[in-house]
Amino acid sequence: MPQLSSGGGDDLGANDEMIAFKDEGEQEEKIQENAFTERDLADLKSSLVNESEINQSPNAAAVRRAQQGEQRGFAEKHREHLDGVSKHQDGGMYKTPAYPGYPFLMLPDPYLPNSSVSPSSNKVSVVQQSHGMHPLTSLLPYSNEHFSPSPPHLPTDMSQKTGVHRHQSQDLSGYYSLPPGGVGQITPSMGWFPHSLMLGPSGMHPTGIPHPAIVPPSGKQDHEQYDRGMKPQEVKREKEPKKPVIKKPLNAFMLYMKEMRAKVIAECTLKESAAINQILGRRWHALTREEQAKYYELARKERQLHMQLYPTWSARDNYGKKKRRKREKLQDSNTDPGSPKKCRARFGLNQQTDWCGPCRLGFDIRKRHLYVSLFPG
DNA sequence: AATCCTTTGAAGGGA
DNA sequence: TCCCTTCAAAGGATT
Repeated sequence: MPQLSSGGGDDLGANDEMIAFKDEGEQEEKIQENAFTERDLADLKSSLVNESEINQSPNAAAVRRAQQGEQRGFAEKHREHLDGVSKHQDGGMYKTPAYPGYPFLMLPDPYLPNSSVSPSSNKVSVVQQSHGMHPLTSLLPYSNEHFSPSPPHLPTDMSQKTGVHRHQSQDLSGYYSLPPGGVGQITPSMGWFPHSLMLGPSGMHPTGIPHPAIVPPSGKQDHEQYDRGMKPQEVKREKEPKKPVIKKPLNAFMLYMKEMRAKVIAECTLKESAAINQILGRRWHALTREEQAKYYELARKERQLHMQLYPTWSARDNYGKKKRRKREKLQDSNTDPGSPKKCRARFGLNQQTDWCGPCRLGFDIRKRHLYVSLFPG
């Protein structure tokens, strides 16, 4: 198992080793020698996912604790910070030239055959932006159709018919101070902004403003009906639409996930979203304050916009929308998993489908745990 | 077909 | 105020 060999010739002789993601700092931890042999697998499963804090060297652990100490209060501090920032530069984040061309560049045409704006292609084919670009550039396909003026690829009357773009833009410009012609720059990024709603008539705000936060209860089906070429009125006649659902605005981490998912998928052989999300969670913690701040700020603006558009909406409104089975997990997490050898054989972590070489991460599909170079090769 | 899994953050409600 | 629960996205796996 080549990915298990220690890097840099520093053979620690460890059975398991936490390897830093390439975008993580040098503070990334290393697991102590023979750590695995001293712990039961169940403990390891959870601890490894938790950044292997227990296994760090004392110095690394101290650094990590300090960082976490900072992070713990960061949410609150950051909120204060952002409030302060916004007082000074309300909307300034989007005015700054730090993201040249944002958001009008890289707009895929959803109506072209090769457009990346499609339910499937969007997930994987997002082109990773350069460092100089806005971190949420990849999210633009979700947003600009709604907030930019009439898309150049569309006939003018089409834009007018939908009444989406211009109206929305005008509406939004009152909420955020916008640079001239920069309507899209306050683009919310899309949690409650699924592009599947672009064609949906149900995304209609009570004010008459269509908005993607309003999701048909069975949005997938509706979308498929449109794909079959049915006119919205026919759809409406065939199936009386239920009360549309206004989705929650995405928080900072959700925005980060939305942007980075494609990158992680491209780098890893892992496919399960649960595993990807674990990796993204680790990377999120590895971000600097400044990097996270961009997402917190965007999330704040999303909430602000959401609140403006749906003042009576409550997160409680969507409670119960997802029917959950009674959870039974973690029942066997404390049971003896056996030796590493047995465990590896049991879970077959060498299989290509659940082992990521570049990240040196294994994903136990059955247990749905993320492993980090657990076993010797 | 519906739900689970997994992550973090926001929000709501009860104690 | 604190704690707990739910939802937001994603898509393969599971029920």
